[in-house]
Amino acid sequence: MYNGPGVEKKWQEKWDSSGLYRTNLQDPKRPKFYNLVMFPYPSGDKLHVGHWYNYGPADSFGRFMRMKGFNVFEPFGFDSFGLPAENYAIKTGVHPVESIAHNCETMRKQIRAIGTMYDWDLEVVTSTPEYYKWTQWIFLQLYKKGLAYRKKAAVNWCPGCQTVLANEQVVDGKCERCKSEVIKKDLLQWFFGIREYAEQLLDYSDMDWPEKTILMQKEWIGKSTGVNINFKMDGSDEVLTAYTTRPDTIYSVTFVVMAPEHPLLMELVNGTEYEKEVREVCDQIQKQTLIERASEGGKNKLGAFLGKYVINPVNGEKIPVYVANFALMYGTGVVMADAHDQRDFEFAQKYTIPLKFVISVDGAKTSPEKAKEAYTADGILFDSGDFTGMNNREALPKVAEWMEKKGFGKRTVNYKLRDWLVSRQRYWGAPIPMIYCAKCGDVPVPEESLPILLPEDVDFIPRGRSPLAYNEKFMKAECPKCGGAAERADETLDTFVDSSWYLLRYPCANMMDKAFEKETVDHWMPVDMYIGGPEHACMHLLYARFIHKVLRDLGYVSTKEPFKRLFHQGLITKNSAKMSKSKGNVVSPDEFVGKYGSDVFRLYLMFMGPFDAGGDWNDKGITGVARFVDRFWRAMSEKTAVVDADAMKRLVHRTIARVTGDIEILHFNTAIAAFMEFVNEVSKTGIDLEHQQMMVKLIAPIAPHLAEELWEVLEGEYSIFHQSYPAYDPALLQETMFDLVVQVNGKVRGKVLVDRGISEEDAIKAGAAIPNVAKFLEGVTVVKQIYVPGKLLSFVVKIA
RNA sequence: GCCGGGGUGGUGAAAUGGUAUACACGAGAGACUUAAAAUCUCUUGCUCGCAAGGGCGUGUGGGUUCGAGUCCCACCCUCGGCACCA
Repeated sequence: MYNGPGVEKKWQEKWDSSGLYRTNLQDPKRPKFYNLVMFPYPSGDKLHVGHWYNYGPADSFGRFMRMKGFNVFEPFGFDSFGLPAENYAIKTGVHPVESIAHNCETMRKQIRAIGTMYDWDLEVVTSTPEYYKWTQWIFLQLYKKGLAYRKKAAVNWCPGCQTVLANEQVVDGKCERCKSEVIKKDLLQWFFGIREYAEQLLDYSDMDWPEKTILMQKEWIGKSTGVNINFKMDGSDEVLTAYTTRPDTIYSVTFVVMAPEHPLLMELVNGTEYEKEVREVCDQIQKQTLIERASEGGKNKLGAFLGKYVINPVNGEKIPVYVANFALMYGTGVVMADAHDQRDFEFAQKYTIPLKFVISVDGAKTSPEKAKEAYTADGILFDSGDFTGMNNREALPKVAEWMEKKGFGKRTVNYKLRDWLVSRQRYWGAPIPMIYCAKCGDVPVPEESLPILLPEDVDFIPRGRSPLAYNEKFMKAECPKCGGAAERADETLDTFVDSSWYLLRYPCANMMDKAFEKETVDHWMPVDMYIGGPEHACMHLLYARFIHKVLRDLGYVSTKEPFKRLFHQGLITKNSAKMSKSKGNVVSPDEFVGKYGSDVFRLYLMFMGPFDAGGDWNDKGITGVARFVDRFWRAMSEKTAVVDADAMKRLVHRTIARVTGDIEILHFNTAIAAFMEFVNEVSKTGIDLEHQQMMVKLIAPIAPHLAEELWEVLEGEYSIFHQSYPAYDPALLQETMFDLVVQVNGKVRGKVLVDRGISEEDAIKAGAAIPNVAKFLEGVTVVKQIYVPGKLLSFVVKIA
C-alpha cells in the first residue's frame, strides 16, 4: 500500500535541499511562464480548505507547464498590511510587526505541506520596509505625473471610536465595534486619478479573461455617452449644465434637479426665503446612508424647491429647480427631469410638479395625468419640434447634433468610475511620502530619503487622528523645499496600492536599489496565468491594471497589461455558507492531509467538481480518491504481464490526450476521471515499464509526491519534474471499429459494431439488418436516411 | 430592479446539436476471511415485462430540428455582482 504522508515528507525535504524549484530567471533556452496566485493576507487562523483549493490546482497547472517545457516562475508572498492586524493590536496589545511575522511563519509552514513549487527565495511581504519603500516610490511617481492629488471627501466617521471607518466596519449605519451612529465627515484625502485611464482600461484585447469579469469591470467603469445641456438661469446670466444620455426627451423636460453636494447649490439659495428648507433637506440627505438614498420607490424621494427657475433652451419654457436625494455628483450633478424617467416621475408626483410626455408607442399624443408610472419604452416622438414623428432612438443622435449646432449642448462621455481614494487615517500601512509645509504646501519626500519608516512605538488606540499623528518624532520633518519646519503626512496607503504592483516585485524581490528592473520585468511580464477569487474582479484587478499602465507610460515597463490569462477558482462553502472564523464553520485540511496525504487531498479538491465552480464541502468522496491513488500505485509499481499490447498502447495514448486537453483548460475533475478509467481498464490489458513511466509522468502535475516516488521505483532519474510531459500519437487514438448507433424517428433502436471506413451504403445495410431496427422499419415508408460517419444512422419513417 | 452564472440519479457530478447519467460516493448482493477491516466482482434513474424489449425521464410551458440537457421564446427557483449613474 502507498504511504502518502510518509513519502510526501521525504520528497518535500529533497525538493527543498536540491533547490528543485529555484527559478533561473534568465533561462535562454526555455520560454518563460509566470504562474501566479493571488497572495493571501496572513491571518492568524489555520490554513483552510479554501486556501488549498486555490493553491493546489494552481500549482498543478504550473507543474504541467513546467513539464511542457516552460521555465515556470511560481512565487508566493503575503499581503500583510491592513486592518485586521491593527484591530488585533487594539484588542490584544500585540504589535502588528510581531503578529504578522508570526502569522507569516505559521502560514509558510502550512503551505509547505501542500508541496507546491513556490520559489521561496523570491518572496514578497508588503509590510516590510524593503517592499513598502517601493510602494512609496510608486506613489511619488504618480504624484510627479499629476495622478496623485488631495481633495476633500466624505468619509465614515465614528464619533465613539474617534476614527474613520471602512465601509465594511459600518453595519446598519452603526459602528461595528462601539455601535455609535456613524456620520459623514469631510476630510482631505489622497486620490489616484484612475479616471484618466478609464478609456484605456476598457480595452481588453489580447486578454484571456473570463467574459464575466470583463463585463463586471466594464460595468464598474460605466462608460456612457450623452450631452451636456446648458440651462440659463431665469433672471441672471448664470448657467446650470445638466448631463443626459437621453437628449431625445428634451421637449418633455419640466424641471431640473441638483445633487445636494453640488458646489453652486447653496449660492443659489443663500439669503432667500428658501435657504432654511433647502439646508434642512440637505442635512437630512447627508444623514441618509447610501442604502436609504438608494432604496427604490417614490416614498423615498426627498428634495426641496430652490425658488429658482431655468429656461429650457429648446422651447423657452421657465422650469423650476429642485435639490433631490436621488441626484448624485455624477456627470455634472444636475439632471434634467421629465416624465420618461421613473425616478423623475416619482419625484414630480411627490412634489406636484407638472409633467408631459413626448414619446408614445405610435406617436399619438398621450398625457401623464392618468399614468401611474413613467413611459420609459421607446416609441415615436410628438410635440418635439422638427423631430416630431421620428423614432426616438433614431432621433437621439440627431437631437444631440442639433443641440451642439445651436450652441447650448455639447456631446460628452461620462464614466461611473471614481478616482481611487488611497489615503487611510490608520497605522498599519505604508506611510504616504509627503510633507505638509505651512509655507510650500504639499511637498513630496525626495526619493533618496525613502523609505519613510513606519514607527513602531505608536499608540494605535483611535483618538481622533491617525495614530501616526501622535508620534512627535515621526511627524517632525524639514520641508525639502524651503528647509523650514514642517509636518509629515500622517496617513498611510490603501493596501490595494501594495497589491497593485507586487507581481513586478517578485522576480526582483532581492534587489535593494530599485523597485524592479526593467529588463527583468519585461522578460517576465505579463503574468501568463493569474488564479484567484472572483471577489477581486473590480477592485484589485482594475487597480493593478491601472498602475501597470501608469508605469508603462512612465517608461518603467513595456507591456500593456499585467495579466494575460485570468482564472477564478470557485468558492468552497460549508453548508452553503462562506467559511469564516466568526461563523465557526472553517474546515481544516489537517485531519485529511494527516490521514491520506497532500496528494490525495489535492486530488479530491480537484475531483469534487469544476475548478471554477467551487462547491459545498463534504468529505464523503475522499475515500474514492484515496482508493484510486492506491490502485494507481499498485498498477504502476508492480511488474505485470502485458495481455493485449495494442489495446494497452491505445489506452495510454487516449488517456494522455484526454488528460492533456483537460488540464490545459483547468478541467481537473474530468482529467482525474480519465485516470480512474485508465486504472479500471489497465488491469485487463496489462502494462509494460515504458508505458508505466509515461503514465507516471502524466499524473505528476496533479499528484507530485506520488509521481516522484513512483518515478524512483521505476528507476527514473531524479527528478520527474526534469522530465517532459508525455505526448500522444494521434494515430493510436483512432479505433478501427466503432459502434454505429441506429435510430428510427429519433429513437435509438439498435447498435452494430462496424468498420471505421464503412461506406454510407453499407452502413445503411448493416443498420437496417439489426433485428430490432428491422422490426420498426416494417410496414412503414422510409422518408429519409441521415448518416453521420463514425457515429450514427437515423431513419425517418412515415406510417404508410 | 438590472447584469451574469446555475437548476441533470439518493449524493458530488459527466456530456463539439447525435447512445443522457462517464467518473466517484452511498446502497444492495457475492468472493476471500474463523471473523472483521482492507481488497476484488456484480447490480444500482423511474416504470411495465419471466425475457427479448417497451414507455417515461435533464426546473416549468411552448418552439426550431430527422434528432435538444445543449439552440430560440416565455416563466419559476437559486447563487453571485451592481444598485436612484440621469
